[in-house]
Amino acid sequence: MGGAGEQTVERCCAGMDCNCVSDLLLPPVPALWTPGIAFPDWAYKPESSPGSRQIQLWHFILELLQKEEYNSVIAWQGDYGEFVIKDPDEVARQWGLRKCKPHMNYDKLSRALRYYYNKRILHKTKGKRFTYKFNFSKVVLVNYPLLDMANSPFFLAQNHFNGSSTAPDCSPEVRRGGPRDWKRAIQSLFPRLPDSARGTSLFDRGTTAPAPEGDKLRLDAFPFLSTGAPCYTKPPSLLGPYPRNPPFDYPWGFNPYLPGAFSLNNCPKLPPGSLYPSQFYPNPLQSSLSQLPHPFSSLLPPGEAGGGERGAAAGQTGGTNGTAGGQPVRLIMPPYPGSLSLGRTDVGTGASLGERAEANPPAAALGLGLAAIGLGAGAGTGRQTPTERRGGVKLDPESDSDLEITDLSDSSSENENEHEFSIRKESRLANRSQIVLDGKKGSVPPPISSLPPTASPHPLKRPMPISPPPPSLPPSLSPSVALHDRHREKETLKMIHS
DNA sequence: TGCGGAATAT
DNA sequence: ATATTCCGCA
Repeated sequence: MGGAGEQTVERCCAGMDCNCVSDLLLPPVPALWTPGIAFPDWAYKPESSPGSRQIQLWHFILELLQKEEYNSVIAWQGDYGEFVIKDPDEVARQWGLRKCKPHMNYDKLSRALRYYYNKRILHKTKGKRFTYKFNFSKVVLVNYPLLDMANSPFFLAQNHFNGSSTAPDCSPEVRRGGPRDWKRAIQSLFPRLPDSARGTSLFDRGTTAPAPEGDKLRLDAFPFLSTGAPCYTKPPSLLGPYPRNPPFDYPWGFNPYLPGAFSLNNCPKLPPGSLYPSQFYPNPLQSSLSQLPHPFSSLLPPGEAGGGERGAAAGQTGGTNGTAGGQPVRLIMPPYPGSLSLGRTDVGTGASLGERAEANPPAAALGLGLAAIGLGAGAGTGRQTPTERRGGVKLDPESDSDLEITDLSDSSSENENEHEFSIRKESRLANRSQIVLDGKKGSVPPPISSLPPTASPHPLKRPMPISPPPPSLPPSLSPSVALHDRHREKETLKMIHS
């Protein structure tokens, strides 16, 4: 081990519980961070899943990525979702701090990252040192299978996200709030919804189900969830047509370059006029939601319905709203990439080709790109450099999320290779994806058919039709999406109200 | 550098 | 389950 580890000892892990001092010393919320910025409770695995309660590495990576002050350590670079670990030792060190593993080093950390390959959370950008790429489309609920909305509070954000912890995972406090709060959270998320919708309509409460999971979110209230609308977040200008082969990126649902995704600074490639709506959210959840295919917008109050003004693109700056406190989340429905013309460049190029098949799955199918855990806070912490901070405390918003990847598309990959992967290890994931249709559960993930054929970029097919608003997203289009959205929103609202 | 198996830890 | 550790291989 590298030198990285030793210093961490100073504040980490002293014992069973790791007395990482950081939590003691640091204010609960970094000053600059929008209060409450942290991953929502739903991002944490239920207690039932013991092993997964701690922050996951990919989540941690996203955290760093969204912090400006870590730009010299790790940053988005290159392709969509692609990031470069500029200072492996530091990243490892930070990870070690978080996990209270003083002896963490890049070798070990990278091993963990490699495990993500199969899970398709990440893949390596071949040919580029320390460069990996997120497959955000999968970084969606696995724990809370998106489709299994019943249990997926994935959008349950709490405006007050746990007070965001900056504390290391090992800190007990981090664990506050659990899935059990999700219902409450969701309600807080959509304060303006009629109670009927929020409190009741949105949930099909199992009469008996006490468990958090007992309250099922009505899927029908969130059409998009079922529509599988693709959520390509990549700015159109960056997107390229689906290259037949790999060199294309995933149509991820998450667009790091998207302004609300992470702090702007981290989104070097975001074209100024991106089509995306300008809603940005200071808090991760919001960001996350913003990435969701709009359905959520249905839940928003009319004036704010995401679809709203898509035109506004630019705006962002995260944070603008300071919302953290409780403002409603706005949702954005990203346009279908397919309609866009892209012209991505680098991407694949060589690198991609070389990648393992898994790498390109168009996975995208999943419409939710939830991953955006952006905080708009980059600025926050003051620009201490990580290194400078080394000894100091690091302020990370806590966020252990347990999001896992659910890839509907998995099934759909165009690559045969993916199958391999799927078969090999994903069966378990498959289980997780379930669609609850009005009470019925589909097991899912029917293959979203696969990938976007070259010609039709739009992979999105929903695995299963969902009830209410007939999702008819044409596989190709985007412009229409907005209309569809609205339509759906209306429909949704009706449903909710009814 | 990067990969992935195996054993082990939480 | 998700790493963490080691380690041999390329």
